[in-house]
Amino acid sequence: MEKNKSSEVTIIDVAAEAHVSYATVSRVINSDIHVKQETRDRVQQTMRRLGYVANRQARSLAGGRTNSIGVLVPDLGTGYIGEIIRGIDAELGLSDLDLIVYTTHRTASKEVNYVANLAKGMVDGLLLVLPRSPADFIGTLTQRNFPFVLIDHQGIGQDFPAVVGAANWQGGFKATEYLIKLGHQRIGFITGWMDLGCALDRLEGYRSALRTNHIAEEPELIYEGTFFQPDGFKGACALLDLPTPPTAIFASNDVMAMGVIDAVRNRGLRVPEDVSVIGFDDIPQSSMIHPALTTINQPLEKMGRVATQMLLELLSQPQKQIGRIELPTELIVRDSCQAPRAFK
Amino acid sequence: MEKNKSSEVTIIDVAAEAHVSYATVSRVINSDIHVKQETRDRVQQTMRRLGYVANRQARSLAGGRTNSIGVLVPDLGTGYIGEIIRGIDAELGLSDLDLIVYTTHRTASKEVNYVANLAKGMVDGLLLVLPRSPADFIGTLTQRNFPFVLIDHQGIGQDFPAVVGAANWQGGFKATEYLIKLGHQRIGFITGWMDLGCALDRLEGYRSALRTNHIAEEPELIYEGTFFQPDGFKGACALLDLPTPPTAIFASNDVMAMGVIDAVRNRGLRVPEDVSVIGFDDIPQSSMIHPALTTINQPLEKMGRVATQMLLELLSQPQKQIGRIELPTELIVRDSCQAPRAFK
DNA sequence: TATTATAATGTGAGCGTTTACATGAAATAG
DNA sequence: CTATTTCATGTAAACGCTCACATTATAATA
Repeated sequence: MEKNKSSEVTIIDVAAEAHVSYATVSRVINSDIHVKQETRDRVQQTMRRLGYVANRQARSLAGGRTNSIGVLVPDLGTGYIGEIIRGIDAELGLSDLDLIVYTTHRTASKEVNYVANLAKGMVDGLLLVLPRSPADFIGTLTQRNFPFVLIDHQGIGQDFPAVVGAANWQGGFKATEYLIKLGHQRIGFITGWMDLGCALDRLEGYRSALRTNHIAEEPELIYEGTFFQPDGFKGACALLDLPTPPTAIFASNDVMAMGVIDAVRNRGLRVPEDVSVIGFDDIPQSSMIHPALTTINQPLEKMGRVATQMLLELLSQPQKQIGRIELPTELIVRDSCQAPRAFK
Repeated sequence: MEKNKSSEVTIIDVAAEAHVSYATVSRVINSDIHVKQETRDRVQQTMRRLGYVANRQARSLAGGRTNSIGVLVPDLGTGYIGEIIRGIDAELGLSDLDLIVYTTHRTASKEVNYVANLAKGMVDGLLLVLPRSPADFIGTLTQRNFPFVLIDHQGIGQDFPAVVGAANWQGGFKATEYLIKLGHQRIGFITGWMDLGCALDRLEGYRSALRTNHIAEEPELIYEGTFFQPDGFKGACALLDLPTPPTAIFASNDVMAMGVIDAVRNRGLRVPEDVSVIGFDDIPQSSMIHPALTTINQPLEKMGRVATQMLLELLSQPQKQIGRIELPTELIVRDSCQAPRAFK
């Protein structure tokens, strides 16, 4: 008897070869306790010999686990997401779960459907990196009691089971205070997308630092952006056009800071001699540009790791309440800031 | 009768509600021709009303299509991959296939297993972005007659059913010729990972351009790198240490070019006044750094698109032979090159 | 109107697993 | 040495769907 089919090795083939029932093979696969060591060995050997690979579909259909978790991200262009995923990967490497990445930016409308599908058995748990408040399907997820954790997302005033974020307020404060310590008094601020908690928090950090140091907040120094590079450029232009332009500019993220640097140069000014620039995120490129960008490090990779740990916990103890975890942010001093002219 | 289960709507629920057999519902889902328009409408309406979502697992188990394709990438940190995926996404938006991204860098050893799994029914087709020659599972894929296309991969001397790449030789030639036209005679070259066809091709393009312009090739001007930034730095240092250093340096990719720029500055020299630098890829950041990098544009996004189109064709006509498609590369002149000192 | 081709729908089997339950063998107790 | 418990394994029924085939309703032809 030849196998003439496209010859996938199934649990049954293994069973036959190992002279046991397929249930026993299944038990071995799921490391069930009730299998004699001898049998277990024989089956495992057979599996190896035959090159058996479990069929995920069948597995999950039959009600078992899928052995994989999903990450849903808006897109993959920015180093930001890449870092987070690196962390997730690293942490997952220790368990034997597989990772599946889904992008959602393609069709925002599909998002809900996507998530429904995922929760329907493609993955055992979900890691969500979603900028906008995704209230629609979060509801679905919660209803189904499906394990998920939110990364870097602070839906304002909402109550999520598990979320890991960074200390944005603290970061905003540190950055601003650093500039103040250098001697800057007029500090421009370019916000992120104000729908987002993190953007808000960074702004609040900036404000607090000013207050703490008895510097009056001036609305004209705050430019509303959306986290994209062009906003950095435009914002810096607007700020530099002011009758009394700022001597330093704090951009809510690194890519906007790069836009700022462009704008400063475009005006024939230099960074940091004429204008100091500080960013937020510490994406890989920020150390590569010239001048190397002083910024606030958000532990992206670590956020990925921690989120994964949280999900793993959630997976083993579904009822566990985890809550919010905030990772510290850190000032990274490089070359894009110095004391203001007048101050030297 | 209440549904007290976790109440997933199945094909059977829909069938009951719409007063047809479940086979008919299945037909509607798969847009089979043999369904009366009236019935089809009724069923579709019922599906919508009940919020039916097909179960992928079951579908693929039963031997049908999964309605999704997979992309297997080494990692996601570099903008390079992001661009390609953006293209895939865009093209897929037109069809209604879903996209699933898998990273493989986590455990190279798992790669084979992964692919086996995928081919086993998780997706209908595979897009592979894999730097190293993935001979092991390519074999498996071919054997199973599983539809896949390789992106930016030229396995040396191998014969793959479908691959889309960029005109690397042409790009190498163009870049080198541009430098020569500017007046450079001593042009340093930093290679990519020489296991890769694309790296080889770029080098060959460089050589040909020299030959065409009657410039002798000097082995000391060629530094072997691996596509990572530090190699750009080290390579440039080595080249600049030469008794007669080059007046221009051509790095096999943009991130190494950034390393080169660093190294040049580190020596107290300036780009492009003292040393011209040219890259390859045209990743988004290359226009953002200072000086903006002159480079060769690899149409990454388009490669993603084209690859997807190829896969879609393969999916509808499994027997179709497609072969290799090479997208043109283009010289992007920015600010990092100028005529050499002596030449002015 | 009877006969045949054709379109529309239903039936049943099976995809590769897991899992509750049934069975049988070995081990302990009475 | 039989009765009872424990351990190891087998059996059968799902899981939600697709697909080949059987059946029935409808239209076309003689």
